[in-house]
Amino acid sequence: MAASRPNSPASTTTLADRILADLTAAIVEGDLSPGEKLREPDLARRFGTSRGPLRDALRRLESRRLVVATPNAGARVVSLSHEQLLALYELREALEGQTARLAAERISAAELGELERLLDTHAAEIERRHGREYFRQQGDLDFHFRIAKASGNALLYDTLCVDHYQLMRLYRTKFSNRFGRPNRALAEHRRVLEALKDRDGELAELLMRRHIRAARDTIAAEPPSTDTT
Amino acid sequence: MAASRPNSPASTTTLADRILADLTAAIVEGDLSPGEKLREPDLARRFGTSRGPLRDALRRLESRRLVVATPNAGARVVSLSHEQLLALYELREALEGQTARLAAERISAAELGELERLLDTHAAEIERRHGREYFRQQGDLDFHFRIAKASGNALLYDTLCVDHYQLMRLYRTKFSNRFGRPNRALAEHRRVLEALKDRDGELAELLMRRHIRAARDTIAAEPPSTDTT
DNA sequence: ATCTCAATTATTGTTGACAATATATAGCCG
DNA sequence: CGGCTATATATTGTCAACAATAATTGAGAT
Repeated sequence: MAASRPNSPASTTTLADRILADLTAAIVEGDLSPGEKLREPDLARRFGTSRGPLRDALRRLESRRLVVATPNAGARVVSLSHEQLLALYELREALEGQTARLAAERISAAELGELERLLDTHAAEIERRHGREYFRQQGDLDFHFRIAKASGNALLYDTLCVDHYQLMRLYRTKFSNRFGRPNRALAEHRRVLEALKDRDGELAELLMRRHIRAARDTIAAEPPSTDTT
Repeated sequence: MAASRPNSPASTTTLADRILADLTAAIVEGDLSPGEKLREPDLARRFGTSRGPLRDALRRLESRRLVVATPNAGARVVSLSHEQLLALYELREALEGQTARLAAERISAAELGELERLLDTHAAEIERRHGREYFRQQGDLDFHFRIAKASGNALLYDTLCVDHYQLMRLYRTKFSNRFGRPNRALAEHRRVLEALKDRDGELAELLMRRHIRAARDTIAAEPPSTDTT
């Protein structure tokens, strides 16, 4: 149940792998807009391959929920409705609450130290605002993912950080960074870390769930924007 | 984010769909054993198709975690280690806790009635033991899945009942039905249902999590059996 | 006899052509 | 002029052959 093989030496990369990475980047970076039709011949030409590996990549994107496909009708870039986005946060709340609870029992001293340093970095980043928000977001997810790793549950980690990672990235750009949020989020992170240090799984879960629900609430308050579903 | 299209009239079924269903059945029913190598030419011949749709089906099975594949080395039927099986229950605990919590807020009166009747059926089934255990298990999952449906969160439902359904079925056969478990499990179900009726999300989550943790504990107490990972 | 290495075999990755289905266009009828 | 049907086009589904990689077998040396 390995997420990816970062350390296997002869990690032979297949064509479908490369297309998967490129297509994912194209979607998350907005090069392909939500709802856009994904025509196989076009994409195959674009990536310089045949349709075989491309279809393979599309299937994997489908399982990561970045693409929705209907038989004989083709694939489209995902376009979450307001409700679906809120549902994503409800899923995160469940998964990340559990990772926090388990991490409190299993995290190592070294990992705790790394988390501490990470949050210090974030604090500095917020201080001198010019630091592009992009990095802050990336770092924010880092915090969440390291806790998932520290949960010692590879299945939870994969479900969260592999299957739903890019989808979260895609729909995060627009919402986070509301005015007070960055600093409040940092404070919430700090409290989660304290609970982890205290080995208090119950509290860590509670705080993590509140943290994610807070993010959800800011979205729930948003105007539903133009909804393509 | 539809799981499957049960009611679309012209639901054109592709070849890969059929293979996916057949292969899934073969794995879950033990026709293909855990860890067994899945050779594409063999399987293609077996299902009377070419390798194209077969590879497609294999990719989807991979995303449902029933198959593990490594590039250039082929695919095998999943074989969960003792730890991985426990991890699966930790995932369920998180997901189903959340479905119970949300269902308490959103379930309809009609759905509550159906759940009640379902549990009565289970009670009768346990009473006259000759009822094959198979049906009991199926029914047990039914209870959990109806709650997932009633949570009103399609993403949670899919993650639980589509992505991990067959994997749970596969590794359930061997463990549940320990001596007192069926009756205890039924009692636990009843208490969850009571919480749902009371619209007490907090309690429903707590009870559901305990229920799943109880199942996990019986497994944790098992001998790790012969572990192929 | 055992280990190493090379050649062979088998299996997966990739490609382009063909078939089946869905979408778009144009003509017809009301 | 609007809606519907039939044709035409484009796109997805399927197939069989080819290329590249991994697994296996056998020979040779120590």
